Amino acid sequence: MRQKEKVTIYDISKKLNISAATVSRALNNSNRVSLKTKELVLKTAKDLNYQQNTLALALKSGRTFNVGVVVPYINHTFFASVIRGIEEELEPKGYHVIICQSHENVENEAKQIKALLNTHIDGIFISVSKTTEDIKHIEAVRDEGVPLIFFDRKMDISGVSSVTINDYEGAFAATEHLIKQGYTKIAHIGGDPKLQIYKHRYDGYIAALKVNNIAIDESRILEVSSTVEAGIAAVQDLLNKKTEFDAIFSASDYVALGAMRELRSRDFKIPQDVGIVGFSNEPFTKYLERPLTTVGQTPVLMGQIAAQVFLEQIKEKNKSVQVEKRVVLMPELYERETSLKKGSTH
Amino acid sequence: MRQKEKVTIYDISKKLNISAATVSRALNNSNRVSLKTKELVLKTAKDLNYQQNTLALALKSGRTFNVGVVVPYINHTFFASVIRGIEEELEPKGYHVIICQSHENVENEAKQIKALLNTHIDGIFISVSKTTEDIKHIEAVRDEGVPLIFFDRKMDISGVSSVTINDYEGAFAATEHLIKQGYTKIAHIGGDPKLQIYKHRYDGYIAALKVNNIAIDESRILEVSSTVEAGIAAVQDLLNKKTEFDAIFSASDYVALGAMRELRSRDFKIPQDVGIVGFSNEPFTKYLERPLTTVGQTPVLMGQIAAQVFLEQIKEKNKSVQVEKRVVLMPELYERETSLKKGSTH
DNA sequence: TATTTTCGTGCAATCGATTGTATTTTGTTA
DNA sequence: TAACAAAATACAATCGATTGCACGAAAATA
Repeated sequence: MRQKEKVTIYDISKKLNISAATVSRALNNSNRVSLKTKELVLKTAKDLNYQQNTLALALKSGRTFNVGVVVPYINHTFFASVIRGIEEELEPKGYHVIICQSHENVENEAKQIKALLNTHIDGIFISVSKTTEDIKHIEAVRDEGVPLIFFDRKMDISGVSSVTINDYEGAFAATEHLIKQGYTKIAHIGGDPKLQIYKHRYDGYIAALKVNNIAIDESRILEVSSTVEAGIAAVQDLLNKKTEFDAIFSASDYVALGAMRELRSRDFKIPQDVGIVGFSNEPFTKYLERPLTTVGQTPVLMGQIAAQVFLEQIKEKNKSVQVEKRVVLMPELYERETSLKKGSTH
Repeated sequence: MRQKEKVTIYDISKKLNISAATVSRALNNSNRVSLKTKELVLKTAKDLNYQQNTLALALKSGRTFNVGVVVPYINHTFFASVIRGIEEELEPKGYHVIICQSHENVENEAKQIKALLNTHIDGIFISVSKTTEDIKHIEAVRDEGVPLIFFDRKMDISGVSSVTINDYEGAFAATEHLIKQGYTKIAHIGGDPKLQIYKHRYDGYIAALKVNNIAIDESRILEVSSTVEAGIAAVQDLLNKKTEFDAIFSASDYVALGAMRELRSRDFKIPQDVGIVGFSNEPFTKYLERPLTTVGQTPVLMGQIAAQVFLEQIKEKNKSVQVEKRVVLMPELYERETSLKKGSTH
């Protein structure tokens, strides 16, 4: 295995009998180097297959052109798509995206952030884990002067920008849609309200009921984790307690899927007996035998905007002006079979 | 925003009136430093909240304790799980995993690899894209002396280790399972045979038919891309051409899902009229109304083993002994409803 | 007490690139 | 051709940590 000798600017300088400083300036197209020398250096660099040592550069300049993204799980389509959006914006500008997962665990999250800071990234994008309450590790990022951008799941910390979805409006639209379809006993299977997104979805659901003069029945409201199993259990729970309901607005597509399965296995007809709406527009929702109505969140756009916010932020950073930008995107309701009691409106 | 001043070993040395060299030795627990000084340094380091500058260290030592993983898509459960396995093995040893996606595109793949080499990673794990034929960018890794490990999708390059699944056996088992269930006209919807995995699955299918004295009918064999849409189109194609078949062994769960949907929309009964087996054990296969029989690949284990191979490799590297390790894992058939004509055997 | 080890520490070079400040070379003008 | 401005290049410090070598002091031995 021929361990390729790394070519440095010193090799070039020796070969051309000039100083390394001149080589560096030539490579950086400084106007203090003659055209002739520049051409010579560029040619030699190419001949020797010179590659700039980014470590040395980073050590000197303090910039690595790496940014970190921390998400709960990389295999959730939503997060993967946000990452895609970030990549699309930043890679053309020479940045490299380092992806980390917290596995919905604060300690992991803190560890990943520490590792990122240690690698000297130029910025961090994060969607916090469900278990994140202590925010010391997040404040540490801000305190180190590293640009930080929340997306989707944010925390209220001053001086930190965020890009989120208007979960409230999404939930409101979903619930109102069910009402318009003639459902009145609408249950809500939500998530842990410690996470703002679930709180907002809950609020949207409540608001839609109120606006439409539908009484709120606490027994129809459950809080579960975002899994298929939890959806199954939630429906069993509702049925066991003989809670009446003719529709379910779930804050998660996975839970909605579980709910559907359980209902159908008990011979409920969807959407005739029970209407169902999920949240996230996970790809599988489209492919179900009975495609699921759900709230879509434009995750790629979210990533792109988060990246743009970051780019602005590092521009401002030199001026040491602190900016805190908060972007809120509007979600979109995908009306599909599981909620169209009256038949398709398309 | 108080930009925290970075504390260096020089700050410690000044404070204690000793040289930076001694500080460095103390921090590295060298036996050339007195116990007293060591304790003093450690205490001061803690007080000042000293953090080692990994860039400087990397520049000096040539090691970054970062490894790169390149996969086609991070949101495919299979790849996400392999990454999980790698993380599990390497993070406890102080490594940080940098995740990159090629989006099934060679140029992207080459770009990501270049970026990784530029970041001075200590090793690269890769599952090549479907469009990878030119392997210059991969040979470049080996030529730089950076440990390289293929997983799942490999290429035949000397001096490169790999961890793969025995796709042949998986396909053989799947096909034989269908035969045992009484199906005889078994179609195969495979993928591009340029990718070894698809070639091997095809070979396994053929072998199982031959061993069981079933004639091979070319018209029952299709090659498509790994999407739901392709599965739908494939079944339409078979039906349009009036090809007879009573089972489908698909090299992809997504394709199998598409096939199922199309068959059911045309009122074929599964598994009575047509039996179906997929490949990969994607999570959704379990949650379908009629759970899909599929071949599971122990991806987390694959990641763990790949990581272990890497760790061995860097040990050997010092001895400049070239090792090329090839690990092949055995897949497992998950027998579920879509192929159990005779009823569950559980 | 004189001499040799041993131990602890400091000096300075190194990793590769950048950049402010000389210094040299070239070109221009009187 | 002398004098000076401008252009091109070199020198050396810097980023932060590591490490071979050298040096002095204390400890061990004769």
